[in-house]
Amino acid sequence: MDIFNFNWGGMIRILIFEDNKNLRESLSLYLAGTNEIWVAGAYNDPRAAISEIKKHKPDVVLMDIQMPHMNGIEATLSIKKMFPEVKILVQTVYEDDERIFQAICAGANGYIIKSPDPETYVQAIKDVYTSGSALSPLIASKVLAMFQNQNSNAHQVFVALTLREKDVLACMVKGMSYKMISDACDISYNTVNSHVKKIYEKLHVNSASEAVVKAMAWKLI
Amino acid sequence: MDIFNFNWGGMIRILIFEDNKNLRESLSLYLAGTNEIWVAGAYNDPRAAISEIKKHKPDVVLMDIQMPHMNGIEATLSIKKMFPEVKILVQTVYEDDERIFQAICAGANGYIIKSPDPETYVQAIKDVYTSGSALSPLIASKVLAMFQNQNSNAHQVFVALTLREKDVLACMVKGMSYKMISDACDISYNTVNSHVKKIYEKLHVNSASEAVVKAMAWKLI
DNA sequence: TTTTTTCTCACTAATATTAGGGATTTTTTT
DNA sequence: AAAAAAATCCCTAATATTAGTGAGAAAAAA
Repeated sequence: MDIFNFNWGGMIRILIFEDNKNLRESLSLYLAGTNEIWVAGAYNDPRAAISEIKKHKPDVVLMDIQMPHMNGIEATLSIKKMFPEVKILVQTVYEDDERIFQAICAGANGYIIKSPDPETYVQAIKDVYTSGSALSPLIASKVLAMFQNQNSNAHQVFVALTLREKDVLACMVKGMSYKMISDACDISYNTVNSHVKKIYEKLHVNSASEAVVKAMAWKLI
Repeated sequence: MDIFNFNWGGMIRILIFEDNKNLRESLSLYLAGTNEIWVAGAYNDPRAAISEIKKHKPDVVLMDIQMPHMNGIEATLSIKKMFPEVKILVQTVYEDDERIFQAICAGANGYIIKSPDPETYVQAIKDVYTSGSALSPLIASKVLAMFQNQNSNAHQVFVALTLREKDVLACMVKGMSYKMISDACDISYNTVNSHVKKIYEKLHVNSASEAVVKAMAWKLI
């Protein structure tokens, strides 16, 4: 019998993906010390996720977002495609709106801010296992905001475009060229260029068509 | 000095609206016993909400959904209209999607399932006060689900684009460059250019962004 | 089986965009 | 009052796109 993989009783089986060695190990240790959670494995590279999940059949996967080689969002996406029943609890230090949104869309069942208190993790893992979901209050706040901005202009919450940038983006959505935008907004061609650069940066794109697609899909304008 | 309305220190001021006498009183008693929460009032009829809020200036309102005369959702809506800064924590025994959705759209900052454990309320009130939001795990689950399947249904309009042109247009809508399209469609860069020219001709446009906008608006892809 | 589209590709040249640097003046926040 | 953010502008250089012209196969329609 493989005592490392034997689940002693009705514990919640989890896998941890976290590149920070210190955090990974101390977290594993702490969680393994509880009698509700069974740490089936802890890894630093999410590229191994699929095979490890196949092997260990976890109930919950604790996934860091920022990792080398493959980020936690891509990992979440591919895990959910293969094993939709596995609950994924995403954790991060940042409250980066863009990433929260992406993680949720990738199918994450929970999203928590990294906390120095390991009990936070215990609670979140239990929540996500029993209720299928767990959001830390700050994240819940952002998710609710999307609904409350009724028109389902969800992403607006996540992308902080300035007024001018919105003007310019609106022009782009009309298919206008830099020259036309500069006329329409009464600013110089160079300024249009500056705003466009900022917009691309914020939307994480690098061409007008991509920006337009996002602007429309996300109802940013 | 009105000792009933004096806020002794930096406590969270709350008002309770709950028609069940038993629950209302025991909850008030319990919460009043904490040193973080100040129960400024507890009422059975939300029609008095506006005037009571004006009088007591609470930080958080704990609102039951099922009440006689006026339901908690309507109450939430009117409170939020008058006092948008007041956090509203909705509670109910039911978990039906419709009501959760309505409450959230009405502007509720938190939504919790009634629990026999009064500590749940303490935690939720603190969360909603400090983080602006609180969702119990089951609710979080439903909220995320609603968000995750926001798929729109399209109706197509016929336009005389050939198959290949549609392929190329589809790539453009994904924000791909000529080079990427040529790879994706396995045709040369020059051929991409040819198709693009045809597409522009047919759509009466002369830039990628315009084409993308039309493609999306007309749902050509 | 013609005829007509479609799909494919090439070359060129004019424009337009993207991206990298700054830099200054307002506004807003702290 | 100082710091941060927003809006404005400029220059350059590398790429990318647009547009014109032309043309050979494959597929579909007549």
